[in-house]
Amino acid sequence: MEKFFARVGQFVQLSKESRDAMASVLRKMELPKGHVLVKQDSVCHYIYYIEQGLTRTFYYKDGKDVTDWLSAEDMFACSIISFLTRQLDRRGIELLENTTLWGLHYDELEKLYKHYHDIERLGRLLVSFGLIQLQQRFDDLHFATAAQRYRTLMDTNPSFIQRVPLGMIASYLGITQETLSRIRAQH
Amino acid sequence: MEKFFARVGQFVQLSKESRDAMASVLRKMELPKGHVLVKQDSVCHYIYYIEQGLTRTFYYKDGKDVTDWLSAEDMFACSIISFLTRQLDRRGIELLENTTLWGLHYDELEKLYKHYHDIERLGRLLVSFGLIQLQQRFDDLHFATAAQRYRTLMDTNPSFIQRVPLGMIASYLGITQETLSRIRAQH
DNA sequence: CTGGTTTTTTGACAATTGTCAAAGGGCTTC
DNA sequence: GAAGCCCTTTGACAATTGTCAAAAAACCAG
Repeated sequence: MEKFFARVGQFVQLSKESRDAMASVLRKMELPKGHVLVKQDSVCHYIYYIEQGLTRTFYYKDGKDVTDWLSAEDMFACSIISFLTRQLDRRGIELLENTTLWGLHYDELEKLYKHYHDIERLGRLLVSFGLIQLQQRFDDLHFATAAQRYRTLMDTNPSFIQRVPLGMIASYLGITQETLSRIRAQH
Repeated sequence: MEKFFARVGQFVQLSKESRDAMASVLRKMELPKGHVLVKQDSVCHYIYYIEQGLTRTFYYKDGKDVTDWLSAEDMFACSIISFLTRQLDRRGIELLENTTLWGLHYDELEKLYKHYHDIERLGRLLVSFGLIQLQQRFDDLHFATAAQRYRTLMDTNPSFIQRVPLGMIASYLGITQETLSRIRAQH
């Protein structure tokens, strides 16, 4: 739990009360590789902080598996649209490794938001951080070539390349597995 | 200003005090087509609500003009990464039509966040809304063909097609002007 | 160590999109 | 109404990436 609060402390210095209130509703989970954290076409009720391990957010587009997002140690995982809108979403989340994470339920988080201004602030900053990350990834996809996108990934998250199967990396980058294999072959 | 608060009211019902405090720092601007709202490679200090008109957020990638975002009536415009991180960003914002907008300065907004819990909540919900929109656009770009993306735009923002030059629509969709012209020729 | 499964690479070819160049169209201004 | 400008379309060709199929390599379990 210290790791969680260390991460959160990078956004806001929470008061003792807020921190305790949040600690009381955090749920630790230790789950095996392959476990389905969020089912596809369902509502995502938790936001997860990953202490150790690796998660993959994915969906099917025209029958093909698409990797939407990857989250490892000290990152957050969540089916964002579903969590925020409380609606079904095609995105599911599965574990690519045995994973230790902390879950925070939507309803509990809403209560915290109402009672504690500093937690509402934390929420705003977390969403802002997510928006910045997505915007950067969007820019990459918008007008960079496949090879450039692969390079960006090597620079920002080199460990993914070791830990995630090639086909999943490829769809994360918006290309096919064959194209990625060829990019790698050319160094 | 009523329009602004009507829009904001869709996210949070602000208290009278919060509303008044916000109203006192909102700045109305009426600017001509072609005006540069935010310079490229600068820090964006304002978030803008558009009462009437049309703005374009853009940058240059390898010497080519890329349209990042378009905002019309009742939407918000802002160079998001710059506004949130307080750092320079290559994105600039220009007006594609004579435009009436309301600007809220970053420093004033920060003060409002600190003093009023409900405005902090509004900020969280606005950023969440932005994140959802960007995620949907990202999904579209991720594995939809150029023709599908054009269709999505026709469904979500048909007026853009009338009001924005083809080349800007094309780069917004992540394709060249020629490709878009050919997609249109095939109906 | 071995057989079987999964993952990655390679090949041949097709489809999509980009590039460069030129030609039309429409609008404004003098 | 002619000249000039901006926006859009079209053509020919090149580059990039996708598709389908099969081979090679890596990984795992018994």
